[in-house]
Amino acid sequence: MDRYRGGDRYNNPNDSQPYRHPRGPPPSRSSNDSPINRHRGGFSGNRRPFDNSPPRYALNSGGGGPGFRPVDGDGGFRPVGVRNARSYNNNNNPSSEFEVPLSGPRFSSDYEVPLSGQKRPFDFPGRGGSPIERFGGGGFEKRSFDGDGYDKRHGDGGNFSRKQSDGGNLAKLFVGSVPKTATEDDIRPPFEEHGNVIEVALIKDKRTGQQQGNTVFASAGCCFIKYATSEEADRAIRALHNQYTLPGGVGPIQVRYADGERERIGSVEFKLFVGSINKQATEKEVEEIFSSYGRVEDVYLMRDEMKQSRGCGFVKYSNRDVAMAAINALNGIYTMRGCEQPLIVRFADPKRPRPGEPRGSPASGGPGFGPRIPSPGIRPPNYGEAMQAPVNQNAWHPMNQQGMLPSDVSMHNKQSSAPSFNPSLPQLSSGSQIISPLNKPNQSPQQFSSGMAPSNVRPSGPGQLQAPNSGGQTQASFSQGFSSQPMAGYNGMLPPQQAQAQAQAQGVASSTTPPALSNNMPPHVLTAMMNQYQLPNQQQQMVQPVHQSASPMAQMLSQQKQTLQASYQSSQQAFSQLQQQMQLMQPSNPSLTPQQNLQGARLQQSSWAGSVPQTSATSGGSNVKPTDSLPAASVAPLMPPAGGPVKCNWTEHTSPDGYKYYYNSTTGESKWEKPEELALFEQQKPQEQLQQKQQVASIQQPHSQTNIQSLPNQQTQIPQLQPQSHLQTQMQAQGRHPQQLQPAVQSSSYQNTGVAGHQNMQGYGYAQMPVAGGSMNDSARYQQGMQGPQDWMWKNKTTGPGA
DNA sequence: CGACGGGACGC
DNA sequence: CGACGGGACGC
Repeated sequence: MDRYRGGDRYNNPNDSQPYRHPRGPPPSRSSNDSPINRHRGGFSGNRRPFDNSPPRYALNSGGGGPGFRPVDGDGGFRPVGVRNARSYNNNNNPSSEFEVPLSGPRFSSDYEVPLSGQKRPFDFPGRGGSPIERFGGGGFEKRSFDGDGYDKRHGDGGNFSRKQSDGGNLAKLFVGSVPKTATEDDIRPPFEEHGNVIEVALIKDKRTGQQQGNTVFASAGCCFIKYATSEEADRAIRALHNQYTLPGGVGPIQVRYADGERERIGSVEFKLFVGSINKQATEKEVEEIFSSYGRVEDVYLMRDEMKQSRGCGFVKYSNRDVAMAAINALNGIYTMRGCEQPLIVRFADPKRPRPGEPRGSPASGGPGFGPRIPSPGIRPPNYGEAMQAPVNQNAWHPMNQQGMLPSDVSMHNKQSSAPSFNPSLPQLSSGSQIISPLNKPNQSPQQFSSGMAPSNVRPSGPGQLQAPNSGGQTQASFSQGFSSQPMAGYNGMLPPQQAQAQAQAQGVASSTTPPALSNNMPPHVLTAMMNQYQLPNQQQQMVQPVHQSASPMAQMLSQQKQTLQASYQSSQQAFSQLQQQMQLMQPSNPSLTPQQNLQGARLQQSSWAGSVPQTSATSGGSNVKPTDSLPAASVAPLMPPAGGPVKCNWTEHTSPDGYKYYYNSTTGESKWEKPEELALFEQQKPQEQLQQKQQVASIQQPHSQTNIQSLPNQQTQIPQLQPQSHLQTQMQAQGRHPQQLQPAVQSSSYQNTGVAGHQNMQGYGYAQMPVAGGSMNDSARYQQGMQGPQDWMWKNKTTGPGA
């Protein structure tokens, strides 16, 4: 979650000045907490490494600056050495530095429980031998422990073959920003707090010498940490990433799965690209905005050489629904204070392979190697498709439902027969996710954690918003089938009030009763709400409010919406919806062309309903709920129907760079290496591909049949998307009503959103730029909004998978 | 099982 | 309008 480099590295100098801390120092939190090694802040914290739910930023992230709490009184001066000492001191008793991790109570209590409790790979925790001994012993330098660990483990896993158990279960983390002077003893302790560290592997500079000790501050080294379980690894990541500074370190360590680990473990993350971020904003602020929709796993702001923000970055979630909810609620809607443009929020493109890195060429289909590229990112490759399948509002909801209804359970159990988007689902699911954030995005973590709205917060602040904060609960409700971690964590973070809100929200969701509206609500929230409550049958265009809605609430919402939405925002929303659709889609037949994939998606969907995609046994996909795909509509340009049986959720795509990559529509995972599944799948069904021409019927073929059975019906059921037309509609609408909407919206949004949470900040850094003639720029904005899509299309076309 | 350099789309 | 930091597998 909140892993930012403590104020030091990341925050620009500017931060300290202008921007920083509008909010002022957080309430109490931290007298002890040093920005560094924050996770250790309180002892309580230590004890419960698992509960990291509460936001752990150093509140001062922005403010490491002056006036801030120097790291424990260091007062700004932080000689490395000192810091080290301190960091450890903070953590535990100095003396126990080493012992702690392994020492009894803490270790056992924290871990076992949460963990699988049942099996503890190592028995050593409780037992006498302290790691120290081991360390000290022979291999103080390193791996002395390894052997031990492994052996023990083997013992445990008796049932399994050693190799399997080890290799299969171990979760390897990559740790960056490790001072070259760091030793295993420095590194192990913090990690031991979150699990049994099986191994610590320091990497020596491979090329240059091999020693680690380059005096230079510069590049730090790195190391690998192995845990027996991914749970432990996850905890460590959450607790330490960008939050813990090793002795001698210049900045917090970066902790993440080693390349290929995520895929291997089946962990997926959903990365969003976020544009139009105020350049003065810090990671923390961005997180605050995005945390309204679910736990933010990481925030990375792009910066230039000077560490100045480039105004864009990446936000990671571990749950797709949450990611989509964020897109829905923020993209084109939420404007950071001081910004003229609303945030651009979309699934990120796969990280572009870098020269030296990729071991195997990206393009290679070779199933072979370990994935070097970890980023299971997130992006549906099917841009073209998406575009084509724009958002039909009607369709949209249904889609969401399915897509969002994550749980396999729901799909399997409930609607196994037909995915028809039935009445029952709509509001619930769609609403849940999307909308939820009734909290102000701006809401600051502190509020959450403290549970009380600081007086300094402005009246209309978050606290005021009693609106159901559906975010948390919603997700919880619908994310069962999913990884489960996200929501839980999220809920945990909620303060009492929030919790209540959630409860309300839930009630709402289930009852379909709209939550109370508040004038204070930020536009994006309102929009979200509106969306949530939109009736399925309505043909609401983003721009056109849904007056027709039957329910009064709906009407209210629509009105509000009308008022709030800006013309260009609408286009952006459409845009985001498209994205979502893409996400939802489940392209199935890998070899199909994009268009074909579209078809495939449909099929898939249907197949889905019928039998769940076991196919997704794929990497990590298994736990993930299958999402349904939205059938894309047909866009003028193309449309070969085709359907391939859907069996594999992986599809091949070509990135803008010309590299081929593979995307799993079910898990949202994307990788450069061709998944074995896909390869197998292709082998199995070479012919089907050829048959694509509108042979939906053909789908009924034997092998594919099971999956596809209900196809026909479903198709019908599936809302037909009207891609471009929809966009056009919106566009037109924009042209017509822009002015009307803009002004009001802007002002309100500005105040409510930008100002709300960060009220205090106004005077400081961000320049407040009230949107003056919003309408004036409509066209330009509009353009922008469209640009994205266009770009996608462009990319897609030029780089069709076929190539 | 490949493996350098240096430069890096187009709008 | 901004697209991935910076390090990456020793034994």
